[in-house]
Amino acid sequence: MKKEALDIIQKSLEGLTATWRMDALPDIEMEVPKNEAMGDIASTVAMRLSKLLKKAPRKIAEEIMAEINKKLSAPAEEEGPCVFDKIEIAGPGFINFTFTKEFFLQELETLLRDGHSLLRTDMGKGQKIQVEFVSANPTGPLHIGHGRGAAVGNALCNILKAAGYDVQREFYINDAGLQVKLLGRSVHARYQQMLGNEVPFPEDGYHGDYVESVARELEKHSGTAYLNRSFDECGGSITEQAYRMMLESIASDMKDFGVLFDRWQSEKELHGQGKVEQALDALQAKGLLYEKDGAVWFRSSQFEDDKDRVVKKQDGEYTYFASDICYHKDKLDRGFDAIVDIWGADHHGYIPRIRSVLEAFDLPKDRFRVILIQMVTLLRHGVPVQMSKRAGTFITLREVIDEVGPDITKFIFLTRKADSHLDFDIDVAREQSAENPVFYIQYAFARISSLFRQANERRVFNTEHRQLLEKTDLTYLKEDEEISLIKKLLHYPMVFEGAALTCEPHRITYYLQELAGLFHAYYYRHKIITDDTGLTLARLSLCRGVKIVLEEGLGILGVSAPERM
RNA sequence: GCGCCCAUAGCUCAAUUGGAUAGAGUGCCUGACUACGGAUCAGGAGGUUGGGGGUUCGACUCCUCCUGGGCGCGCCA
Repeated sequence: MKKEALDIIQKSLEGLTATWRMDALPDIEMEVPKNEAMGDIASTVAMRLSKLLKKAPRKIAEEIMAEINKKLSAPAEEEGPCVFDKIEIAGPGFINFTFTKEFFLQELETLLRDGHSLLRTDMGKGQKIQVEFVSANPTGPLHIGHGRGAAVGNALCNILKAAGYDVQREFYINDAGLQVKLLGRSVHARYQQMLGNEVPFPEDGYHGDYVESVARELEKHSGTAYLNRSFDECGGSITEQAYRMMLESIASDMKDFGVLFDRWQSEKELHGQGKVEQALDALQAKGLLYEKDGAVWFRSSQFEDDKDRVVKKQDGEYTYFASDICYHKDKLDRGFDAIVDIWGADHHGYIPRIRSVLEAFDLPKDRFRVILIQMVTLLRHGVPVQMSKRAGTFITLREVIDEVGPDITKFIFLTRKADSHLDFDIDVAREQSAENPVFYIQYAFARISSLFRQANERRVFNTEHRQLLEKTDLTYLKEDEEISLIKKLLHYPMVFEGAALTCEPHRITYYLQELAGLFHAYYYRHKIITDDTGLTLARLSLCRGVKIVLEEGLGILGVSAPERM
């Protein structure tokens, strides 16, 4: 749909570049007008050229129109139905295209024949792209904020993959720092206390119930082996075990949430392999490190950052930033063409320094992108639940999944732009009612599935996909609702392209709600399975089209498409 | 104090990267089941896009100032 209009404009512009004395063609943007009366797709190219050509946009549009008419009146090279019903200039200089019904039916047929492959693109051209997300400290269970990051990251990876990128999903484990040690201390103290040795609890220790669970596990495995022994004596082993358990629980949470990673990268391992030093050496070789006040600094202010950053402290220890330098260099060394980091919004201050690192290692600016995930406020009985990881008062992702299910949870996380606050009302999410938009979409899918069951059971139609296609005459589709529904289906590739370009999965969420809405309205107003076999087959085919797109979209979001509910 | 993000219908949020008359859901009001799944559908009310100024053919979108919120600003991780 976009392609046809784009082609004709492009060809017309080619004929005009000489008279306009232009070297190159401008980017031609196409958009779907809000109002159906303004046609099916519109180009703003005349307005955009106005500044450049110093001419009124309408005048430019008229010149383009004249050229278009010339092309269209030329004898058609290919056979087939007429594509354009009308093309007209409107408003300040829009060129509006209205397609013929025959064209829409032909496009629907293509969708039915090619199915999902038509809904994907090759924008990425096989480029390797890495998406790092969740990357939680293994010092406690995942909370709801991690869940949002996981849902967005997962959907984004699905989008990029469908857009032709070679995607790698990675979880970075911050296991090298003091936080993990603090977990070990906390578990050590709880373990002692549990067995009657009243040691004080670490000042900044983790207070969550899970620390006691870990201590109990420890006792199950090792009995009283660590009792009455100081942290200095046995802390290493305890920390290691506690860390393993946390990591396993995180991995199983992700698995049950339906989010899988290709790779888990340990920070500690990077240190162990000497890669941190190597990364710093590489910066040194570029003359980007210097010593001051007994510490080693990175000249990040030469790039995007407002000041230089310490990478090696006075005491000789590396900073966390040094690990990050190393990690991002490692990503580049692994041959990725582009890198996406998904972080909590509270880390936004780190963007300039990481950007600096990647620039220092010669990654072009536009090949790195940070998606910020804004905070989630959990509401229970309409009241925000305060959360603190240290104090141990927080709702875990596990609890939410168990309570409302992974599909709904994921979907709700994807109903907002990533970078805006999200209220997660757990009572609404639990209600399996109309208030819950997931059901609205899934219900449309289940309804269509039910139609096909009905058709197979009650009638003699063979609705097996290929046979349905062969027997169907789509020209039976004449109702306004049917044409609107077809148009909506054909919008999907544009919505998808937009989502991929901007890395915004929520666009697909909104689209699916609109599509489901049109379907429900159509279904309510028109009977699908009627006594008229030709009409029934055509309508079932349209439903099949809706089903294909719903399935594709839900799949991208990581939400299931149930045949029955 | 400096920097980043946000402010849109009563509430929660969209708005095709600067496009035409700013849209959904929910809530409220009114209607539709002898129905292929009513977990649905139709209609109504609801707005000076926080405020002022600017940029241009055109601004919710970009610039600037103000107001009000969130988050950052460590040789912590």
